[in-house]
Amino acid sequence: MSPQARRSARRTEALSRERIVDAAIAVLDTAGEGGLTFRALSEHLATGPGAIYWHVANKGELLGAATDAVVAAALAATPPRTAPDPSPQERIRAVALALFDAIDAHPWVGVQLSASAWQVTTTPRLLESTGRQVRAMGVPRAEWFTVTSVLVQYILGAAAQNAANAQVLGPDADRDTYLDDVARVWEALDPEDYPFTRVVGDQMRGHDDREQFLAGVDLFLAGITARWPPAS
Amino acid sequence: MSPQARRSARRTEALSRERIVDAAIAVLDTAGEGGLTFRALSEHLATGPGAIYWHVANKGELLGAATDAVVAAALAATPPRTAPDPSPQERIRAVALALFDAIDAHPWVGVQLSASAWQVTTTPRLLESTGRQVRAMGVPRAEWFTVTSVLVQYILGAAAQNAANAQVLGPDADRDTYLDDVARVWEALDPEDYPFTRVVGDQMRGHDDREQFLAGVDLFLAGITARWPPAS
DNA sequence: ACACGTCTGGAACGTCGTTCCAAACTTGGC
DNA sequence: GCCAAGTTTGGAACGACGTTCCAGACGTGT
Repeated sequence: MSPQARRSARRTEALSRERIVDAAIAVLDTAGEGGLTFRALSEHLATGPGAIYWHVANKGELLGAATDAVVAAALAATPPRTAPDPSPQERIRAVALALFDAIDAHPWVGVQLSASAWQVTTTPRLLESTGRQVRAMGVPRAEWFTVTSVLVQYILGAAAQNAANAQVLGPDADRDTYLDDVARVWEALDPEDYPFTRVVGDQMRGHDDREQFLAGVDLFLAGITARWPPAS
Repeated sequence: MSPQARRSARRTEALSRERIVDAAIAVLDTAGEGGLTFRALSEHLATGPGAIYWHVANKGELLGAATDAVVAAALAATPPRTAPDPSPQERIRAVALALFDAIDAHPWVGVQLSASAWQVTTTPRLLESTGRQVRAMGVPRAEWFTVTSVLVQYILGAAAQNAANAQVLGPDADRDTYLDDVARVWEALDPEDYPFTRVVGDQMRGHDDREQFLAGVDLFLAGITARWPPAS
């Protein structure tokens, strides 16, 4: 019996940074943001907490690595449903939706991306994916950084807030009931101080988060084309 | 000597939810997000941790109350520098800047606002302040909720990310040096994979976060007027 | 076979959020 | 003006966390 085989008998496989990050993603997805513990992760990997620290510096680095893995996977999976020769706008919508869905599936990614500083590996990925389309839309070179940054900030911020909202009600709770409760609270506000919120409360009842997110992206794109009309 | 006076001798003043929230804001501002501890707060208030729990349910509620207090103060302080009869766009810019500056001064507010779910008290404040201007801009009634939500999401998301970025470098560190370091990393990326990010790295060097944030707001407003032109 | 660097994992430390409870204080009825 | 009931206080204690430490198991070159 080879040494590897004997070791495999002790534990399914050798520890590695990649295996740890994968396990961390699994724990985060099932137990939520607060569920990621070095003890829980140890159990998941059939080892002790100390062993993990040989491959990962601390919890922050682990969270960052997990976030980067999810973002990279989301951006790499090119949606096959786009047109054969998509416009820059269509491409931006596709990137935005890919991120939205990824954050919706892994809500802890949203917190990490919007709360922590821009990471060395993740930020260039996002900037590159959206920036190329900004460039293709005819935005003058001097504005590339500003426009792209703003777009990425909206995408991450809106997706993070949606994920946070979706998380307060468990997977079992009824979304319509929840929205109705909030709308009722809004409609009961003081008419003097909250005339707008009262009226708008009813519009919240049936709304779709994904559509609203896409509407925001479209509003942004409309602003870009209004400011820098295509030469055509 | 009255009982109140004797109590005042023991501790400067009686405990109350408001005093606790104020102390929490002070601790958060000086020690940062991780510095808010029930023990540190106890010391600040010259009491024990148990006493605080009589007025506040848990740490989350305390953070929410502190966030709401800061947002309410920011929105209540009407900026005096606006024109005598400001346009809806100017009003939105003022609200957005007030929130940006508040989050810049209290970075922990950004994390709280974008990471946690919309709070019962804070969200109506924000919706009302921006929604009235959206209505005044001539957006059709059916789109009020969507447009206002998107606008608020951008404002909160962008401000939170700026605050997070500003926090990684301490108050003493040099911002230009930091930006230069990041730009250098970007410019050293693989030309095959990151052509856009490499080019755009230099634009990051001198950029101003506040201006970039305002440019995003303006882009949004441009999108709104492009989609629903004013009847004039 | 032996020694050395790599990797493991259980024990232990300090700190956190939170709970508990005895004592101090306030209040209302006599 | 006093005493019982209720309110508020704050120190001690509990369990869980992130992290460190280190004795030993493992792999590898001589």
